[in-house]
Amino acid sequence: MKKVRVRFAPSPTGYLHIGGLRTALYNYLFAKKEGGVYILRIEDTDQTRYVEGAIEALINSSAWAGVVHDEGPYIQSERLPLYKKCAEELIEKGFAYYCFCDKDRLEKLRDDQKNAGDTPKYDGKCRDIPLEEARRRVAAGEEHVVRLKLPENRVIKFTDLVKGEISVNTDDLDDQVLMKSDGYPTYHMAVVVDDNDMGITHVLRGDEWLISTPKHVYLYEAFGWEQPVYVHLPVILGDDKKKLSKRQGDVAVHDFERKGFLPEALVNYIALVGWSSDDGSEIMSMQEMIDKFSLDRISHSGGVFSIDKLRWFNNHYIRIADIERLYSLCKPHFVSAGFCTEDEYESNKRRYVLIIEALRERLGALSDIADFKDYYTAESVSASDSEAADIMEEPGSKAVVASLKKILTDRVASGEAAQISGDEFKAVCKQVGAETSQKGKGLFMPIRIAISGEMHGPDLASTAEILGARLIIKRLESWE
RNA sequence: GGCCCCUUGGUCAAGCGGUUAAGACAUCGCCCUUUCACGGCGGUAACAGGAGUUCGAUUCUCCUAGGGGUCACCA
Repeated sequence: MKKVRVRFAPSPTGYLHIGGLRTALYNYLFAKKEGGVYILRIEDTDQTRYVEGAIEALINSSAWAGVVHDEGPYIQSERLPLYKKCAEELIEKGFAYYCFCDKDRLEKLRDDQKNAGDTPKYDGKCRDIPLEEARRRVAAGEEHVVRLKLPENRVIKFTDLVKGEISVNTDDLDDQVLMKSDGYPTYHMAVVVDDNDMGITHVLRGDEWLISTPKHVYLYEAFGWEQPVYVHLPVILGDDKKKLSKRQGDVAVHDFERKGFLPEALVNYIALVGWSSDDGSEIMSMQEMIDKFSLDRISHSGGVFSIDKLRWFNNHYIRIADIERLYSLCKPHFVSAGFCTEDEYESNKRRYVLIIEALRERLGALSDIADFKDYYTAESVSASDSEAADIMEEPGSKAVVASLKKILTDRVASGEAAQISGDEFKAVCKQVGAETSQKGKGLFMPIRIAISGEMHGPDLASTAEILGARLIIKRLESWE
């Protein structure tokens, strides 16, 4: 059995997005599972679409997600001589031909065909120009491209590992341009030349390539090369069931990083849109996914990307994350939410660690921290809804608030520290309960609302420890 | 429009001729908890439709419908 070699081959036209990450991930998982090699190749054959810094962004996002290539990156624009040589070989063998049609003619041709209700297709004008003549014109500097010379009415078959056997008639295909007039290869030319040259054994790529695979298969035949195993991955869809795109919100991997999604959560979740393990596991580390990965469990149909489920995974990983790691990851979120400056964050480490500990069980993303800004920093509070307001109107509640305020005020007045520990606060609550004969919800709900204005929120004892007695008293006063 | 692919609950999905049709997210309810959560238990909810093949179809075949992809000197 030949050693597995796979590749992820993005074009540097922007940032790595969710769909690209999953394609990369599946390639990576498969390579690791099979003890093979995962290669990164940059398909930059369209000079007009190149985006500065895109290659670095692609690599950084992948690395963040834990998908690291073993070989490469290979850059296609640095391999032009190879494609040129291969194109000439094709022409020599009669599998391709020079075409001198200009873009205006082709455009008009397409329009006419469309208007006539036909499928746009090259009409073969240059197909039969004698090679000698064509070469003369090329030598004379005439602008040209190289086109694939597809045989007529031939059925090309190939087997896709997830879609099964696919067959397409060459009459439904076009004489695809292989080499552009600027000397760069098109995707179709570059993929097969490179996949062959790099010894790629399995091609795992997006669904959108399924239709053009027959052309690639034909090229392998023309060159006399052994074709790889094809695996076309189902698309990732947005909520509207359309292909996931910018329109539906963030799709760049970097956006998820910025919002406070942990890489292990994103990777774990994304692996499950389009693939499932045979034992039904959902929470999996990268290593577990590698161990369980198999191509025959890839879905046939597209899947909707569910931000809710991603948040659930993320919450799981936030809960089990090391606190030091969270402390450092949460910094930008506290700062941008207006909790503190960077310096304050560093010098009040204990305070922020306490907040993180209290919040980690309810965060779907680290950026949710912003939702708790008022909870932890407001000077005064008021009932967040009518239900809370009603509870505060009850006599029992008023007694609880009064008692709590007195105990806390006395405590501060007697010279005790305004700092109050969670255990001390619990003791205070117990005392309030004894003085007012309230217990359970009747005791804690008024306290909770009086302190935060809300009926739901983080644990009270830790909240009190974070706020301190003075701020609590201040908030209690806002109910008078 | 031509060609190709896809179709199990709201979502991800298991299932690969005979099952009470898994599980997860979401949702609802109960229990636990002197608060909020966590957690535990349970509920609602699906084989797109129609013909076949078969003793028997979610599973195999065909048709219809719906969805997606693709028809560039873009990948």
